[in-house]
Amino acid sequence: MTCSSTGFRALPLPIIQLSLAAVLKCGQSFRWTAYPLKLDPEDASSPTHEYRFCLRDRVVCLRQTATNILYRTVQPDPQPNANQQELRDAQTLLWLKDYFQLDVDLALLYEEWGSRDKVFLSIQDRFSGIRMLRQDPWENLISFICSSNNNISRITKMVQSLSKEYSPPLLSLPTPDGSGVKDTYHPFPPPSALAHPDVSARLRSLGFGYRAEFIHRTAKMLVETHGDSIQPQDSDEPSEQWLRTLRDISTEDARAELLKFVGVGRKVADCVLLMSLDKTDVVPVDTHVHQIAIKHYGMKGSTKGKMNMTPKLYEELCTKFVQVWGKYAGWAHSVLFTSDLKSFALHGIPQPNSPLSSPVKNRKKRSREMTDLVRILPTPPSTPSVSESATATEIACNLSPAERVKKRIRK
DNA sequence: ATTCAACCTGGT
DNA sequence: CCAGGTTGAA
Repeated sequence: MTCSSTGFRALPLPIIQLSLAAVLKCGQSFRWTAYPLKLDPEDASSPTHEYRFCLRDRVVCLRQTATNILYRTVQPDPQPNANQQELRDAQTLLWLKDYFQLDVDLALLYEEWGSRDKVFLSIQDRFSGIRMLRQDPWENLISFICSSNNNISRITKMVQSLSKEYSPPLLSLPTPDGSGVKDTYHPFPPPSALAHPDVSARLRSLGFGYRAEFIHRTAKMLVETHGDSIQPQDSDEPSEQWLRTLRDISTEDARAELLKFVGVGRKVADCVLLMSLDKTDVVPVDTHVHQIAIKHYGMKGSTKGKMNMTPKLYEELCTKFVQVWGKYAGWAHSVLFTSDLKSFALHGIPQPNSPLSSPVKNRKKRSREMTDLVRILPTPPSTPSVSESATATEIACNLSPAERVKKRIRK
């Protein structure tokens, strides 16, 4: 069934299985654009946003209702006939099932994690539908090389900027708000485009900082090892295909291959393993995850100051999380990570409490993009007003207000 | 084998 | 000083 007026098709899917608003903006992929929609007052479950993503040959547009994913395919050439459009949508549907890994039952996993872990149990209802995307390894690798010592907002700008600079525009499309403004969409550039000699200097001038060399040298390594372009203009380059083959080898072997690239350490390698190479139990440990482990999972360390992430400690944390969450530990980690993301918090969920709540002025600053989700999400009855400076995971631990404050003191 | 400063840039 | 770190040299 297709809605003839909008061109969207419907894929039945409970919201519990996938929350686009969370998943597309929680720092897995950095190339989705979200457009706010005019809400239909007649229909309480009308989509709040449209999300768009540019693939090699098409732009995929998504919306979500309580019961469906609505999807639409746009390709460059004008006026496809009904049959062509049907074929394209069928292809897009296959892509969607693969990209969102819809054969994995997320509800079942949440159940499992909740039964194993009290901390998870306490946040799962407010952060449902967070699943791992199955991304293209090449794009994912470069994106996470950009992520080192960086924040999500700037990573997003850098990845957009990469696409705009190094791959030609695929097509332009009016934004869904009816303003008449058009956006232009670029696919992610292939390795050969970033292996070109002057890329490094150009990226520097675009504000990539020291990551510019990493990106260029990684692209160059790939192209030199596996070749740049085969005959068909339209398909993947050999190095992209080779990266995909890492899905078929062991986690350890795949990680060893990834670590050969410049700008790729353990953490970035693990992100690629988890997010695009099907290694579901890999937990990328960053300072953020480290702090969560200390505060809520009894790992040693101090919440004050900055602690070095040694390889040994990294392993200990991985082991701990796999022990707690099991075979899909990496997926569970993503839920916890998202629950503490500030950038995620502003997503149009109505504030239950008055914004005039003054007291927060002297709040000890917390590192990173975290915030007090409890303030704007429905607050559980057990945790009243103190919640105004507690993160979701803090609430989870049932700490007293005093304890929370205590644990937050730094320096 | 371990520890540690330096690294680009932008935001608090 | 910190951001979803990595590198190369003590």
